[in-house]
Amino acid sequence: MKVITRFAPSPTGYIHIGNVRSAIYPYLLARKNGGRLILRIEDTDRKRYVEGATELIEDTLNWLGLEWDEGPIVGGPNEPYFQSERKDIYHAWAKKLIDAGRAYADPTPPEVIEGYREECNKKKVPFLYRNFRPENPPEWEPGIPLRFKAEPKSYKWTDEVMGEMKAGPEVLDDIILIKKDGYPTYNFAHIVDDAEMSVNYIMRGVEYLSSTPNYLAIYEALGLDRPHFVSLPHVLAPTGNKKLGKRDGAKSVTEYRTDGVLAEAMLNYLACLGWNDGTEKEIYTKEELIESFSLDRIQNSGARYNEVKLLWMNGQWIRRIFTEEGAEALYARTREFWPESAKDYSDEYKLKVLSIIYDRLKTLSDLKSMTEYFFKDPRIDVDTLTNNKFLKKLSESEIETLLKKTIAKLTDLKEWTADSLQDALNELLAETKKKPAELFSLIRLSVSFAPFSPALNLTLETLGKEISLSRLNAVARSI
RNA sequence: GGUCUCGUAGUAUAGCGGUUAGUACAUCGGGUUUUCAUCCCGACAAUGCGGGUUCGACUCCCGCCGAGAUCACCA
Repeated sequence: MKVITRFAPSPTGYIHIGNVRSAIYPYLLARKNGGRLILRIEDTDRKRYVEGATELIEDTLNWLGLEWDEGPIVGGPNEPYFQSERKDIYHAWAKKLIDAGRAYADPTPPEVIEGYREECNKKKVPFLYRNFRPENPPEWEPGIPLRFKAEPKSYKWTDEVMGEMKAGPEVLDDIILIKKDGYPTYNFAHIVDDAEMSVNYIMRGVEYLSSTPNYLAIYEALGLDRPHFVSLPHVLAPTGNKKLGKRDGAKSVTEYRTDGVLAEAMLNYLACLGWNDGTEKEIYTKEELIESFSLDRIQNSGARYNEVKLLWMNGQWIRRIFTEEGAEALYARTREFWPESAKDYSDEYKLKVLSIIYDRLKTLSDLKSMTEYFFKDPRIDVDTLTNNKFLKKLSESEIETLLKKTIAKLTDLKEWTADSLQDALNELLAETKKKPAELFSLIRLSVSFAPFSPALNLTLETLGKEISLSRLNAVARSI
C-alpha cells in the first residue's frame, strides 16, 4: 500500500520550531516509502486567519527542503487544497450522515449549552452533550450547527507511536460537524479531506489522541476505512513542562534563518528531537534522515527544545559544508550576513576571510561581529593593549620597541604568504626572546583590536602587507 | 474532577532479564607556539518511589507519586 500522508497547518501565524516537526515527520515517512505528501491548508476558522500565513508556511517548507507532492502552488488531483474552498464537499458528506440518521441540526443557543455544562460541573458529573439532545431537531439548513449523533460504545485502535489504545463510551459525544457559519470544524473537515485525498497515515500532535475515539465513530458512520494514526509527542519549552508555543517566545523558523542557522542543521536537529535510529549517529543529511527514518523509533514522551544544541549542530554543519562541499558552497550562503563595511570588497577577499574564520562560526550571523576588522581599520585603544593579560607586564617602551622590530621585520619580508609570515614571526620570537603569548598577542591586537581572531599568520596574510603595516605603524605612533 | 498518555544524568537519548548503565550537548579540567573557536584527551553526572514475578530487574506486573494532554460552533 502506498503511503499517503499530509501536513495540514492552519494559517494562523508563523511556523515555530514547536510545530514544524509535524511537517518533517510526514515528509520523511512519505519519502522513505516512496509515498506522497500532501500540503493542505486548514483555514476554516476565519477569526484566526492571518493574512500571508500560507505564504509563510510554504516559504518555511521550501527553505527546509520539504517539498510536497500535492497542495498549493504545485496543484494535484484533489484540488482545491484550501479547506475554505471545499465547503460543498463537506456539506455533501454531512448530508450522508443526516440521511443515515447520524447527524442532526442543533438550534440550541450557546448560552443554554453553557448552562448544561455548568449544571454538570456542579453535580460533578461529566458533561456529555448527547444527554441534552434537543427533542425535535429541525431540518438542517445553513445557519444552524450540525452535530454528530454519537452512539455510546467502546473503541480500540492502534497508534503507531503510542501503541494499543482503547476508550470507553464515556468519551463519545455529539461533536459539532458544521459550524453556524457553514464552515466545518476541524473534527469533521479533516476526516472528509483525508478520505477524499486517500490519506492513509495521519500524523499530528498527541493532543488529538483523546479525540480519536470520536473520529473513529465518524469513520464508522461514514463507512470509511481507518487510516493509520501517528501521534507525535510535543516539543517542550526550555523551562517548565508545557509544550513549546508562541507565548514562550518560540521563535519562528524564519527567524532562525535570518539569524544564520542553516536549513540542514534545523532539519537535522528537529528530526532528532524525539526520534533516533538507535545508532550513535548525530549528524544526518536529509537523505540520511529519509533512509533511516521509521515510525517505531519516534519517542513517545515530550522532548525539551534546547537551543544550545541546535547551535552546536549548526556549527557542525557549517564546518561540514566547508570541508565537504567547499569554501564556495559555504560562501554562497553567507551573502546577507557580512558586516556593512564589507559591501565594497570583492568576493575573492570575502571568501578568503571566510575560509580562515569559518570554524569559529556558530551561526552565519556571527560573521558580522567577527570579521569587522578585515574590512575597516579598528579604533585604536591603547588600554586594550596595556590591560591585556599577557601584555600588562610590559612597559610602554617595551611595547613600542617590539612593535618597531615587528614593523622592520615585516617591511623587509619579500613574500607575503602564510608560510613566510610564520617563519618571520618565529624569527622575531627568537630575536626578541619573547614568549608567543606576548609577541603574538601584541601583533594580533594591534591589527585587529578584536577579542579573538584566526591564527596570526593567516590574519596578516589575509589583511595584506600594506594594511598590516599601516595598522602596526598607527599603533606604534599612539603609544 | 472524568478519560488518556508519559517517567534513564541539567538536556536529548541508547538499552529491550545478567552491561563497569553507552553516546551527544552543557558543565569542569588538560593538550594543540597568542586570543577565540575547531580538534583531541579526561572528569562530573541518571534508571521517580514502593511492592511483587525471577537465581537475577532500568527492562515484566501492580500500586503510589510526579508531569503532560483532553473534556470548544480552535485547530
